[in-house]
Amino acid sequence: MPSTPATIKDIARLLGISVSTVSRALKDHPDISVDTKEKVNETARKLNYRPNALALGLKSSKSNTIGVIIPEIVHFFFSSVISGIEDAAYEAGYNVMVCQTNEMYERETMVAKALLDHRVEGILVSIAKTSMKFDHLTLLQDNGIPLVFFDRICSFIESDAVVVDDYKGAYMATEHLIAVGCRNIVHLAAPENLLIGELRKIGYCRALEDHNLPVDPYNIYLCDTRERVEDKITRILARTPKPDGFFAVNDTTAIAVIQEVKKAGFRVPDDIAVTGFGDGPVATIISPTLTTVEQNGYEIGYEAARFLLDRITKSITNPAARKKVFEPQLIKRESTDRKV
Amino acid sequence: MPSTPATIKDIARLLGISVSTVSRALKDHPDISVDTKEKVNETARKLNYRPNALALGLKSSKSNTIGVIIPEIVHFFFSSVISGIEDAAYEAGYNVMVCQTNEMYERETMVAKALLDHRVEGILVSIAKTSMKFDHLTLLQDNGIPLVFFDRICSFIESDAVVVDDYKGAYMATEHLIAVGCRNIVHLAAPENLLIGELRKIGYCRALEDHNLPVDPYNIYLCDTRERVEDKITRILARTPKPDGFFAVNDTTAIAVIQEVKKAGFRVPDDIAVTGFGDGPVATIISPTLTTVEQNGYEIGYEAARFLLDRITKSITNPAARKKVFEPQLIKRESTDRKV
DNA sequence: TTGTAAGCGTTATCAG
DNA sequence: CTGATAACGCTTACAA
Repeated sequence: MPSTPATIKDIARLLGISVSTVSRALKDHPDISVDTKEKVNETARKLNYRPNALALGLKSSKSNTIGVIIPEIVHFFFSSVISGIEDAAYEAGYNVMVCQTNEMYERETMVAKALLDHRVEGILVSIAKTSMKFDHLTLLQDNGIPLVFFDRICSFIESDAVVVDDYKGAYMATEHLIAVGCRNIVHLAAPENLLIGELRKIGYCRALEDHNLPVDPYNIYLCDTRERVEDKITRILARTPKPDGFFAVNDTTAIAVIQEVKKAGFRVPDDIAVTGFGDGPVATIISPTLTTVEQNGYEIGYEAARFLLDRITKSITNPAARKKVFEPQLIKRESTDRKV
Repeated sequence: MPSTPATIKDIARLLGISVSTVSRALKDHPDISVDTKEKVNETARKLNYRPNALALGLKSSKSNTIGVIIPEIVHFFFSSVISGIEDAAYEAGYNVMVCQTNEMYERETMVAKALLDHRVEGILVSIAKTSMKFDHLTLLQDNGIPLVFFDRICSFIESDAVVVDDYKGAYMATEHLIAVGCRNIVHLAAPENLLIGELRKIGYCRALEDHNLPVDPYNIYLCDTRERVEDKITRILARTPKPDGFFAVNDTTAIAVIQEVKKAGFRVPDDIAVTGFGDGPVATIISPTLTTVEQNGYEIGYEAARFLLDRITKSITNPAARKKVFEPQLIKRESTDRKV
């Protein structure tokens, strides 16, 4: 019962043979006699021998690990993404190192370096809300580490990316509000430095324009968390004309709106209809259930990891950045279910 | 713009000095002249030098990484735990390797080995529902890797553990149901091989006994997911006497019950009161809001990581297993809010 | 103050 | 068929 893992040396010593023979036997090299192989494998099993991934990585410059940089794991979307990433990595025999930034630029730079230190073979990134500089990411690329962005992509860096069509999803959500009769639709937006925030806002604006509704900048609020909703809702509902629809940039925000709107004495969807973005499990728990855009976290994660693994294993050598855009789907539920 | 990370060799060559000098200069060794140090640090910066963690790990047998084995990341509780773990690890300068088992024993054994291969310095574990054998975990211990269990602990292995007091939480939840007038309380339980399932069941039973209510084994169902609730609820509600209270082993199940019970035409809490376990964000989104036991995922993760790091850094040499039991708190909400 | 060399665990090259 | 040996990047006696 060793308190430290066995090495090929241990096996070699025990058998009175050389480490190179052990090494070869272990990987079924044709040169080695069946007899030796059997003996080696047996003692290996007996000692619970497991190859040291650090030594392998050092030797081959391949750590067999990919990194993930993610804002916050405690969101359904992001944890779904991680699930997808893990499954893809697992299938390919890769390990995953997950790092949260907690939406902090400073922490994002730190984990990027930590991942570099560990010589991960590639990194999947969704940038923090507060990230405006990206040297830490180009640093990775300069060190030969391929990057794949997902969801929160960085437009300043040329790299693979996997996203849902945010523009289109927002357009659909807004158009649907118009279709059920909303004429004064508020958009609760994410920061503009996030491309997804920008794109969803544009989708919202375009849908209004295409339906000959005015785009009122005062109807657009930077408001992407429950706290901000609680902070601003009274002011928003006090406006004239009163809003009759909300397109929120994510489900959390949409749900906070529903709760606050109900609390304020309005009916959802009859007085005010609401759409969100993401389709997390909460969407069917809130009452009324939430109309929202499906975001396919698992698939995004899986595909992003596939992109990365393709680059790593060089099965794709084309240096041009690839982009996968998932077709969004609007899931219609009660929060917009009213007769026109 | 190198496509491969710089090494101390590169620095040494560039400066015409030896690698050992570089190594020492980089770590501010007193023997090295200020002049050399400056030169070394400058070129290190210029080359974006970062120490190779694999080489360091190999040399020192310290990977600076801890592992996490977790059933499914897409649950609020588990992702909160990971957040706590990451923060603690981050503070201590450690990296985290997260592995999901998707509740599968086979995958649990695989990731345990992968973590061993990577020579993580310790592992935090919450076992899968289907795990009945634990050789893969004792294997880790035999290799000198300290284990800390959290939430889903394994009673067959002597090791540190961090949990919430499941027995007490269940007792409180059940007693509260009794207090608001329930007399025929159903328990939706987790598998008994999970200690948490067992303990919560016992807490439920004991609360009934202490209040002179009969413990009817037919009132206990193995039912810990939404799907199972949907599958069984009709049969359960058809029993006579009709259940007037549910204590569900987790929030997801509790919420499914509320939704199904309402769908069946009963009022919650007036006809049927419901309590859950976990206090995830869904608890305040469902209507009526859910009375549930707070589970403190973040704190559990943080403390578990602290336990592990204490062992790793040998600041604790006491071999005896330590156990931290969080005091549960019952969060009373609408789903049990009725006058007696 | 700096350099040389050994070693962490493994594999590959080159000799037997 | 098997065994030395060097090398991966780094640290650390031991020399100089």
